[in-house]
Amino acid sequence: MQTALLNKATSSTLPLFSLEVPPLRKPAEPAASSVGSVQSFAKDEEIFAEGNRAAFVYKVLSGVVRTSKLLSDGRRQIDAFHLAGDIFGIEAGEDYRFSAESVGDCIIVAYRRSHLASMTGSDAQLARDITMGMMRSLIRAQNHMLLLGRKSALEKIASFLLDMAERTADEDALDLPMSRTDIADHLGLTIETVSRSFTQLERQRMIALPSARHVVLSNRAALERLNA
Amino acid sequence: MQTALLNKATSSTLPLFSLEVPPLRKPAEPAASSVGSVQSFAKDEEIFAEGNRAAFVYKVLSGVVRTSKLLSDGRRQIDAFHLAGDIFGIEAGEDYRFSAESVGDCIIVAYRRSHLASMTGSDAQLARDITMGMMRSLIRAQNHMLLLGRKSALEKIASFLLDMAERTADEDALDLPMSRTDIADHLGLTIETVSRSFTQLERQRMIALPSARHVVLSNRAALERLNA
DNA sequence: CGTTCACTTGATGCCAGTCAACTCACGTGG
DNA sequence: CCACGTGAGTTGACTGGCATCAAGTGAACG
Repeated sequence: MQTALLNKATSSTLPLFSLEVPPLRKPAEPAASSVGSVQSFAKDEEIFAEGNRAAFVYKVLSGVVRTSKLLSDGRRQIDAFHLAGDIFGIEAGEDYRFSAESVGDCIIVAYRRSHLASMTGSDAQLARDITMGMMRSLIRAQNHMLLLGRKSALEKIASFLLDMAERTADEDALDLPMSRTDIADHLGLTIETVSRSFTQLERQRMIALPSARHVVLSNRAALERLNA
Repeated sequence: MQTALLNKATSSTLPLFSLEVPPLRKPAEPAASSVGSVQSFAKDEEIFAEGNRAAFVYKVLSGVVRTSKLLSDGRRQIDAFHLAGDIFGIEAGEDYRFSAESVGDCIIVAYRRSHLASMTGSDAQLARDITMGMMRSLIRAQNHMLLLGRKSALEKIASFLLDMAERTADEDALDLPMSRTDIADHLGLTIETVSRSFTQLERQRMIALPSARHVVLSNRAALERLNA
């Protein structure tokens, strides 16, 4: 892991409880406010672990981060994948309630949480960004609970692909940065079922799989029908 | 549904990003700041529907509220049950992304969201309460995703009972305010599986069921072992 | 005293998990 | 350059947990 410093970068301006959620993707501009520590991680490095003291709030600059929880018998649930621009590591208590790891190489900014407690004036912008980040996390969590609790394997994969496509530049083709294992743990499935579902969608001409990690959405309408 | 007005009530004081989450249960003191509209609902009344304009943020004064989402084929997922003191209906966008109904008779306060946009000074307290409410929702959502994605039926019921017990006055006996259907939709199960799991826990002497809605946790250690 | 609704219990089936073998891409060293 | 090892992904056979379908129980209420 490498570290650097980042000062006084910019951010879009959002009212605290604005009615409109901004575009929210693509603008992966550096950071929000004064003094964030920029760090880079290689594949599968730990950013923080469940139970660690939650001293920082993070923002992804590039790459992908997964946050996950473990059951004592090793079963894992990935809460979310965080792409460029996403904020993660927001905690109410003093410890992290999940762990975070890089999925591939990635660069992130860390904001010391103690700085947030006394924010006013220009720094308030960061607080607003973080509030928005929290709201987005909550929205994603609520949608994800519906997926986990009530969708079939095929529906889960379809939702996941549509979601990932929406969050990346190209709407109809995407490179999955994460492994089948990560996808399985995100969707509450096993890697075998993930694999079988991909194959099935391919056979039904809804997607094409030029390689395992490259997906083309060849029939978006059909996928959206699966999505509910 | 009945409505009344509530002015200038009090609330506990919390720093915006304090390290400590306060007791958070039991103190179901009226409300937070100036002008909330107090409303009462009978069993199974709609408080708001998915897609409604999100004009208010709500706080439960007494009773229980469920928030849920529907798939087009009718499958339902209950995001959460909200007990006295809980805040619900926080939205980033302009519409509610889930619907809310009373589980039994209940009383709630509604805060007009437009008032929150321009809050300063004394009103800032309400914003902090709402931020805390959002953080708690997020924590609950993250825990619930692990439950939905990775726990067995028996583990789900055990977790649910321990969670409900923790949130109510008596730690070892509880009256469930919601139906088996509601529990099933919360845990991603069917009512039959919920019922069978209750019976199985009873046969294994972990709980006693003097009646369907009254549960005694007779072997809390065993339940916690199931919880992971 | 019968109807109703919530809940329980039983029989059966299916979707996804488990266990296991196989393919393929990639990297490493002889 | 090729043999070999390794790890990710795929596929197949089988199993099992939970859903589905269906019937039964019991408390509340008119």
